[in-house]
Amino acid sequence: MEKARWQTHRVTIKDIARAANVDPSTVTRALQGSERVKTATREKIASLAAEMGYVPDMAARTLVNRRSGLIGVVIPDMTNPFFAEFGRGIEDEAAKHDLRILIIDTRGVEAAEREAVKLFLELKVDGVVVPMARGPQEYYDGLNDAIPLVHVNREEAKHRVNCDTVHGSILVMQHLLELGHRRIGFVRGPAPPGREPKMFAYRQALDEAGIHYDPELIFTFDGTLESTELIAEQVLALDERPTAIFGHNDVSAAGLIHALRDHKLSVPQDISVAGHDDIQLSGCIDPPLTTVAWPMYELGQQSVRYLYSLGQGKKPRAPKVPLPRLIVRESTGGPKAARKS
Amino acid sequence: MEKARWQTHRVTIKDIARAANVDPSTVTRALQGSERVKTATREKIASLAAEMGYVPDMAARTLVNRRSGLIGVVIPDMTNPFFAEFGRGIEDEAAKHDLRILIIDTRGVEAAEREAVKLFLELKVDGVVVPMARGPQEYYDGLNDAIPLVHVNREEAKHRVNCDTVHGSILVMQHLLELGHRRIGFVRGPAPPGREPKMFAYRQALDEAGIHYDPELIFTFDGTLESTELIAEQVLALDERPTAIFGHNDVSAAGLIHALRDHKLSVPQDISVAGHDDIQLSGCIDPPLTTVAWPMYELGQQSVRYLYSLGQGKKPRAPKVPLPRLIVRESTGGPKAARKS
DNA sequence: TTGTAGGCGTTATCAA
DNA sequence: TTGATAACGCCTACAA
Repeated sequence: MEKARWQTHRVTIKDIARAANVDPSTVTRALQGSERVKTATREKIASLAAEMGYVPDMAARTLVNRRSGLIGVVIPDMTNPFFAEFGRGIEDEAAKHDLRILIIDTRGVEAAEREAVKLFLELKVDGVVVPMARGPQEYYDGLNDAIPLVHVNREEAKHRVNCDTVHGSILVMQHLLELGHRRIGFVRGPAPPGREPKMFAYRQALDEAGIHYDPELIFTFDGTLESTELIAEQVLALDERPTAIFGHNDVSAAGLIHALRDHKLSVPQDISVAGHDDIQLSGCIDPPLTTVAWPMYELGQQSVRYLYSLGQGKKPRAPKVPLPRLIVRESTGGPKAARKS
Repeated sequence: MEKARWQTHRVTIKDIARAANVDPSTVTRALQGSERVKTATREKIASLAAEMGYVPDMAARTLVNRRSGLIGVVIPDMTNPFFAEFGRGIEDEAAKHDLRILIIDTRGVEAAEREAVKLFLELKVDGVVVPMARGPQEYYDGLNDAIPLVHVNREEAKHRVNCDTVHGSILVMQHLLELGHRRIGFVRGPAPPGREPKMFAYRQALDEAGIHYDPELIFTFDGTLESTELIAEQVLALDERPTAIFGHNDVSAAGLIHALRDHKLSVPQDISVAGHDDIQLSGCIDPPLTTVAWPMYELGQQSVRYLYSLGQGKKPRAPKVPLPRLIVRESTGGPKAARKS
């Protein structure tokens, strides 16, 4: 078996300096495009660097510059399509400031979230974005300005870019209430207890409509489709079934619809189901999903913009981002009883 | 506006050394858990480090160690659910070797792919995984062993972990042919020309079945759902429509099914649609999608394992991974004509 | 316009 | 068991 070999000695500015017959510091300046280098020298060095396959050593640079030019993004579940536009917003804004993006996926594991932040800290990134953080706020407070860190959607965070979750959820609830539903179920997601704005909105909407809160109508989605089947069974087992369900997100809603169908309930005829997130496939499932769309692109943009200001030593106020929008499609309709009457 | 401040001076081993009244080198040893440090000293230093909030400086470490303990993953589209299990496989295997994972999402942009590899190079990562690379092989060959780099699914790559794409696609085609389809459409994805194993399989299967290849039946998915609507229109406009379509992936298949329905064609009664990838929602859309599942977890695992061997100076052979599996659900059925007869 | 020198934080080696 | 030292690759004064 042939032995593979990695380049033992990477080309450094010293090598280039030797080849160009100048001092390493001149190479540095030349590579930075400094005016204080004779054009001829600069060009010579540039072509030499390219020829020799010079790759700057970020470690060395970061060490001396005390910054890396990197932004770390801690994503709870990168495959959640919800984050697609968010990523684009981050990238686009980062590009404007010559920052590069690194992503760590925590799969929703709280310990992994801390590990991620820790790694970014060690990497001396210029800033960290943590959307939908799972970890306790105390942990982040404990970081104590060790690094510019902005949360996305965390009311209690010092530095944050927020979208009005409650508003979006209220829109869904109002929609369902206006359709005539009185018995509405709610699917909780894997959020830290005490931090459930959707749940808060759910209860508030019920309150305002004068509807009694019934714990029987609260279900839990754990991120897997299996759990939506469980939810369907729980719904079926109820003496008095809900006529509508507000799902934690579109994946859970899609799973639930599918599971309900397996049990011969049709959506929205027998039961309405609304989701949250407006993922790419929301409009493709059958029936197309009523849901809430967030301005994810803007959230991404604003996060980096905020981070950048922080890095500049400013302390910007929490920026305003557009409100969530209700997207009414076909998975919601009037309740059976209401239609009958 | 209050001025935000970042810690000017991070705690270093020198600070700890001073506090513990020892030499920095002793701190290093202690922190490494070396046996060559008195237990008392070690413990004292450990608690001091924790107390003082010491965060190691990766830049300095990487500089002297000449390695970072990082693995870079270049993902073409992180929100493609296709990569969910892949990521898990990578993580799990990386954890075994004490490697940490960094992800860059290229959004399918070839230039971004190179930038990503470049950044990882600069970061001195221990290895790079590039699944479904878009860039030309010459680029990667040009890297010339600058770093351990393994491709996922790229036949022509020197270091690769492959899943038999052709096999999987043949399974779909055989399935459709066995159902009696003779006029089968194919949806191309955004792959570099000349590197289209699915297309290859499509044509080969047709050949073997003695069916003439008709360029009219080739459509193109560009990653957006809009393009699936276009495809539907193109299908509709055909004099002789296909009775089945093999879609590039599940997203395109789901979009296509939805679009066909908007045009009053039902699936699979009027036209069968098969996908590829078996994403989380494949079973939830209506009708549940016939598709191909890849052993993504294993692919992720094997990539890192391969990378690790490379790093050890070995040159492992391309590892064997399980074959793709055909998942028959309800989006495919016999052709209308066949059923009539 | 270019060179010299010192240091960024950490570690490995050698000496004590 | 611990300390001193040099080095990793790069950059920024400052000097020439």
